[in-house]
Amino acid sequence: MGLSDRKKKILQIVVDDYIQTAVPVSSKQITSKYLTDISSATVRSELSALEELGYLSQPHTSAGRVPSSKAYKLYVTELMQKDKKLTQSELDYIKSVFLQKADNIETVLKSATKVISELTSYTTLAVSSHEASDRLVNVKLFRVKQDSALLIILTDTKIFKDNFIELPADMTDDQLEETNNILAKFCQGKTIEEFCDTELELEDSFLGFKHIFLNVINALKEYIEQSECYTEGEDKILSHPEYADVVKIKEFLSVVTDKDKVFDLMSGEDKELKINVKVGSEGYDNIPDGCSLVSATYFAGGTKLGTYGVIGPERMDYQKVVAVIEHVGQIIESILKNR
Amino acid sequence: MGLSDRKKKILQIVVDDYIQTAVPVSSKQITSKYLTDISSATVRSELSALEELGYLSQPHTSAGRVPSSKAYKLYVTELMQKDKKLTQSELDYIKSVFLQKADNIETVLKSATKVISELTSYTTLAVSSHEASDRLVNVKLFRVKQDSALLIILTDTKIFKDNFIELPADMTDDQLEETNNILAKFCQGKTIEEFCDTELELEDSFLGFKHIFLNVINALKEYIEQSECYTEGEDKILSHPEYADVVKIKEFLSVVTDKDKVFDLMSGEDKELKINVKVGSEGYDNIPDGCSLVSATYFAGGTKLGTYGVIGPERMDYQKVVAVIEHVGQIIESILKNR
DNA sequence: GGTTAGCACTCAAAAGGTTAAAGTGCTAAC
DNA sequence: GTTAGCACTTTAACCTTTTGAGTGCTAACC
Repeated sequence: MGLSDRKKKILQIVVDDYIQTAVPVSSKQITSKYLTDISSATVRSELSALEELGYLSQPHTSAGRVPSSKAYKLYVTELMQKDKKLTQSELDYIKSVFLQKADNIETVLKSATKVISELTSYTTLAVSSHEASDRLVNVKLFRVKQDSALLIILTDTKIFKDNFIELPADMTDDQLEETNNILAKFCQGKTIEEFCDTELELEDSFLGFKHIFLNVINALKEYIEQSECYTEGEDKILSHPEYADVVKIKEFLSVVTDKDKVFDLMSGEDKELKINVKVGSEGYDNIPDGCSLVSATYFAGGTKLGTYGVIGPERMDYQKVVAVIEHVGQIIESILKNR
Repeated sequence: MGLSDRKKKILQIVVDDYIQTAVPVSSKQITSKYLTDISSATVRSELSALEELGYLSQPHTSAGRVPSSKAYKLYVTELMQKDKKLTQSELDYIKSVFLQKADNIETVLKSATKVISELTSYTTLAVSSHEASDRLVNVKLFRVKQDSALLIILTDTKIFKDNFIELPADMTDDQLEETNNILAKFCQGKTIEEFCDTELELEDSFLGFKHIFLNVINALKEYIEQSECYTEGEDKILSHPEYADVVKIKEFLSVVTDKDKVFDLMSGEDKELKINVKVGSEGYDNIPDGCSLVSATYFAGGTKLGTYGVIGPERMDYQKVVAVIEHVGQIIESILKNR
C-alpha cells in the first residue's frame, strides 16, 4: 500500500508544519507556503484521501488537518529528513559540558540528561542500569566500625555502589584483609552473575565468616535490581500548547515525577544502540496519553550504561530530538573509551 | 496592636475555612457554621475592620474575604491549633517506612521526602548538607587502577562520598597503605574544616606523594560544597485550585524542578531544629509567588543532616504539615541515635 | 482522468447581552 | 454594641449573534 510520491510529500509538509506551529494545516497553507504550483483544490482532494487512509484527521469540519499517530510513525521512519545537523554552538555546548564533568558515570548521566533536555526543550528521562552481565573489577569491604563494613563494588564501567555489611564483632583486621583477598580472587574477570553463581570453597578456618560472603552476594543481587533514575525539564512540557489543560499536565507529571513509572517507561527491550521511537500511547500503556518517547540505550565496551529518553507531545520535533540523542550518545561513548 | 479576642477568633475561622475550602469566606458562612450566637452583620463589621488592618482582602466587592499573607503569618504563630495529632495509621505508616529503609543516610532522606509528600499532599524538597563542621571518622584511598584510586570519606553521621584521585604510576601498594595510615591518623577526631587546615608534615621519603594529600583536601573541600537534592510530589500542586492556571504552574515547576533553585530555597539560615515557616513570597525572592515554605533542619548528634521543606500554596494546611515534619524529624533522630 | 474555480455549507471562537446569585455596606431601629 | 432590612455591585452562567476559516462538491477545463 505505497503512497504516491505527491501524497508522501504532502503528508510530510503537514507533519512538518504542524510540528512547528501546532495549528491544523489547511490546503491553502500548503499551496501558499510549500506547493505553489498546484491548486488548493487538488491538495484538498489529496488530504481527503490521506484522511481516508488514516494518516490525517480534522478536529472539526471547518478546520485544517492534523497528523494521526500513524502519520507520525511514517514520518519518523520514512518522511523526515534524518541527517539534521546541530548548529556549531550546540555542538560546542555539548562538548564543553562533557569535558568538564566526566568524573564518574553518575555525573555523566546527569549531565547528559540536562544537556538533552536543554537542547531539545523536552522532558528528558534516564535510568542507569546495573546489569547482571556487568564485569566486576573488584569487590572490597572497608571497615567502618568494629562490627560493620562498607561494601564497594567496582565494575568495568566504573559504576559502583555502596552498602553496609555486618561483621562478626570479633573479626580481626587480618581476617578482614584475608576476606578481601578472597573476594578479589573470586571476582577476577567475572560478571556479577557469574560471581553470584560461584560455589565458594572456604578453608575450614574461614567457615565462620561464610555469612559475610553470602551477604556480599545478596548485596550484589540487590545492586542489580537497583537503578538510578534521572529527570530533567519536567516543566518543559508546559510550553507546548497541547498542554494548556491542567488535567493533561497532571497526567503527564504523575508519570514523569514517579521514579517507578519512569523506570517502567525506560526499561524497554532495546538491546541495540539504535534509537527507538514510540509514537502515541497506543500499545504502550506506560506512556501518557498523546505522548511520544524517543529513547536510546548507550553502551560502553559491551556493557549497558543506561537508557535515555525524551518524552513529549506526539507533535514532537523528532528531527531535532533524534539528532541530539544521537550526538550525545557518540560523545559519551568517546569519553568513556578514552579513560 | 493587639487584636480583640473576637477578632482573633474570627480571623482563625476565616483562615481555617479558607484553607479547607479555597472559597472566599462570607459573613454568613461564619455565623451559620461557627459563630451561631452572633449575627452576620456583626461579623461583617469585624471583617471590615480586619480588612482595614490588612489581614483580609476581597477578590471583588461581592465576594467573601480571603486571608492575606499577614493573616497566615499570625495564624501560624498564634492562631492555629499547634498540637495536632497524626492519626494512628499515619503514625504506623511513617514507622513502617523507616524500619524498612535505614541503611544509609541517602535512603533515609529519600524515604523521608516521600513520606512527607505522601502524608501532606504537597511537594516536598530536601537537601542533604555536607558541613565543614562534620566530624571525620575515616578517609581512605582504595586503588582501582594502577594510577587511580577511589576516595572514601566517612563522617560520624555515616554520610559518605566518593571521588577519584590520581596516583603516581609507580606507587606501590605498601606506599598506598602507608598513605592511608597517615590519612587515618590525620583525620582522627577532626572536623573536615580542621582537617583541611592541618599543616601536614611528611617524612622526606613521602614528599613525592604530597600532591595526593592536597588532592584529598581538595576533594574534601569539594565535598562540602556539594549537596544532594531530593524532590517528591512535584505534581501534587496541581490538585489545588489556585493552580488551575498554566502560567502559575509553570512558575512553580520551574523552581521546584531546578536543583539549583531548590538548593537556594533550602539553604536558609536555620541552625535550630525548630520549624521555619515562610509565608508568601514577599521578602523571600526564591519562593514562587503566592507560595509558602515550611522547613526544618534535622540534626543527629550535633551534625546537620539536611533540610526538609514542604512547599505549596499560601493556603496550606499548616497544622498538618507542621505535625508531619515534626514527627518525621523525631523518627529520623531516634533511628540515627540507635545505630 | 486529473486539475481547477466557484460556491454553499459547517463549525468554532469571539463578542455581546441578559439573568441569577452571592455578598457586601449602609442605615435605622433595638 | 448589635441586628434586620435593603440597595448596590460584581461575577458566573447562559444564550444569541456574528465572523471567519476551511471544507466538500459540482461543473467546467485541459
